[in-house]
Amino acid sequence: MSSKTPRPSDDEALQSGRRRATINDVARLAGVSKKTVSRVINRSPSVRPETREKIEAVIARYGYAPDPQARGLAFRRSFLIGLIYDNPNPQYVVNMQLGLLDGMRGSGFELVVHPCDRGSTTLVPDIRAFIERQKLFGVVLTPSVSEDEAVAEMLREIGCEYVRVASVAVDSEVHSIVTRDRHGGLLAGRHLAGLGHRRVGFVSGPDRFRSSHERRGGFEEGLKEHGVALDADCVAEGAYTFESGMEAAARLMALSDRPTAIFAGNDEMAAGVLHAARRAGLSVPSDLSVIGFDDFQIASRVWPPLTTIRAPTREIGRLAAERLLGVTEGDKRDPEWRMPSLMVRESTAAPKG
Amino acid sequence: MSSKTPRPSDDEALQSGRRRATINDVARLAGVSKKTVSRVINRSPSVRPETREKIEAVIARYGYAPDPQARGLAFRRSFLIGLIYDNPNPQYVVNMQLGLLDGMRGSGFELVVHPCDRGSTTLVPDIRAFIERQKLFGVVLTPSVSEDEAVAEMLREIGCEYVRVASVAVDSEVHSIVTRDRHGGLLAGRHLAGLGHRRVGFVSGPDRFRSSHERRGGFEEGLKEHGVALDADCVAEGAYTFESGMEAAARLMALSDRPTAIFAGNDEMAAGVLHAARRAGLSVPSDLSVIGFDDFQIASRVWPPLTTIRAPTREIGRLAAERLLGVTEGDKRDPEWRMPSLMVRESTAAPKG
DNA sequence: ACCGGACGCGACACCGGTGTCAACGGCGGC
DNA sequence: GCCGCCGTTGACACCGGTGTCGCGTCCGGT
Repeated sequence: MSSKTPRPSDDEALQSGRRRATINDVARLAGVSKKTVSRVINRSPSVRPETREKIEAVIARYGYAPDPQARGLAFRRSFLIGLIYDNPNPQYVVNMQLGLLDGMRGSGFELVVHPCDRGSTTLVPDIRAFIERQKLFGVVLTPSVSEDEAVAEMLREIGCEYVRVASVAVDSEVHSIVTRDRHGGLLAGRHLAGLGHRRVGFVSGPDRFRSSHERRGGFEEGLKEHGVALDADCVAEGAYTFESGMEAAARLMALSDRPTAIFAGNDEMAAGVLHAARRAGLSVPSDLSVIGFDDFQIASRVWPPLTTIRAPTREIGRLAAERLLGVTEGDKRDPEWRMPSLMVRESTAAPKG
Repeated sequence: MSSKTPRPSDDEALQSGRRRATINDVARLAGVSKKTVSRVINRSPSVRPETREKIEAVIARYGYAPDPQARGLAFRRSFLIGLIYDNPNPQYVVNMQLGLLDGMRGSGFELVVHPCDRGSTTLVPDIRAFIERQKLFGVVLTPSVSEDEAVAEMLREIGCEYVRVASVAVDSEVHSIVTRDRHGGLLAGRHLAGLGHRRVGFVSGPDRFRSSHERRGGFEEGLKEHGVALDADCVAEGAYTFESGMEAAARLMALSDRPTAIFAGNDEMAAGVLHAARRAGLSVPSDLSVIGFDDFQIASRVWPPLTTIRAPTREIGRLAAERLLGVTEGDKRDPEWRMPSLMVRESTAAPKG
């Protein structure tokens, strides 16, 4: 009964739900100090069971929920998680957000989004300001910012928890979720070589993306299982965009001995390959097989529906959030990983003749 | 000099940037009380210019930024804006987010995302909990939650600022940004009728979406300008999804006197129409013209590239955020609006014969 | 010269929580 | 029976800002 008694009207408001309960209300109604209520909220072990139950009853009765702002002020951190991304693909972003929210559900945390431009000279200070201003609890980084060491170093320096989503394990000092892009590439290689393709092309993502190399490396592995090699002149670099996929495919198609199948680094570029093939008068899959990567909506919207590698983005997002919130037990440092899988549709077939 | 003097080590930390400046630091260094610093931060007019400048100099010198948590605690509201949406289209969501962030840039506010399910029985309490927990400054609603009166009423009841993004002005008691979907429909109607189509089809969005009716209404208007009417049996309802577009188109194509052109309520459904046409052995645009709505990426990825109506989603988002933050002057109640525009690509042409 | 009011500013309480530390009662060890 | 320790609890300061109110000063009006 330590807190000053509020006017009766205040209590009425509380009863009727017109006013949200505060820790003082709970303390008064439970006949304890607010510090003890705080202990219950924070699961402190040094509270007698009867006391705890009494307080929990009041909390349930009045639907009390602690104010994250006040708690954050005292804790010197907020109950917000940031998603820092520079991947321009809307579906990737949305799937990742949904996954993160899956992993955060019921935790009382909220998700704050922060797109950024990795080319910007103020990238690091911008992100830093974003984090410090709202005193974020932690952040999730997705490719390609997740591959930026300057950003990672700054995060370590300011002591901000972070999880990196990457195509390959980054380092062991940090939480990371890896998508095993290499395995996806392998599935693509196996699939095409398995269909009988001997001369195949690869439309790569930008050189600076780890995923480009992983996908290519896996692809070559998959081909090799069937004794097929990826010729250097059958590789064209794109930028993970539709247009760049079109241009890269045009280059491959102009080859004197053109490939009978093309693996594009993502679905966007694969859609570009389809357009280029059409403009070149080739029909897919009879003249050219095409396979993509991601299995975003676009893959099933184009014609013919794309055979592609599905990456479990949403699930990855969930894992990332759980990691950050420490929901999962055990050594938090081990990178977690998820396998992509092959989705066979109508854009791949055995080569003619 | 009212604040207690901190240990010298603290000041060193401040100097070197290892410690963020607080309002007390600024007050001490400027030789004023923290209340006066607070006045400067909040642009209170009752501060003498010299005092203001002195304080602003210290703020600039130490890069002081007020803590949103503490400010929020005192103000009883946070510096967060919520985006509440149920539109499952990733591109819409991302464009809207980008637009909102455009409008929030430099304001010190952050964006918290909250997807929801309008079919859920706990929709209203869920949203309410979301807002009250973080004491959101305000929220932006997009279709179709923006059309939900129960949600709007709850927002009014708890006194939460909100902006509704809608296809038509909702009411005058609230900020709203309207997209003028009707005008988009009109452009589509004009375009098809102008090309010479006399028998046209419409694949509608779900009946419960305002936009479905607006787009159809505008479409009929545009047709009528050229003396063309939309036959009732040439209208098929879809669900704004790819699959539903395919099914609806199949129904229209089965008509004895099938339409020579189809306007689909959005690009997703238009892509479905393209697939249905292909499965039916019709080629676009020579046998069938198709026009979509949104101009999302998919429109230029499909074959043939879709003629469509571009909705300025990102700009709409920017306006919504500016509205919410009160950046724009004048009577905040007038609905703001933006016009869609016609993007002509390769999926429409004059009918044969 | 005197009064009233506007202006500029600071002391102090408060927002709703948490950290620190000390007080209290019960217990086992001597 | 006394001491010290542990388990449990509360008083109080504090996190970093804002609201309220009152004080001193400067001004014009009479």
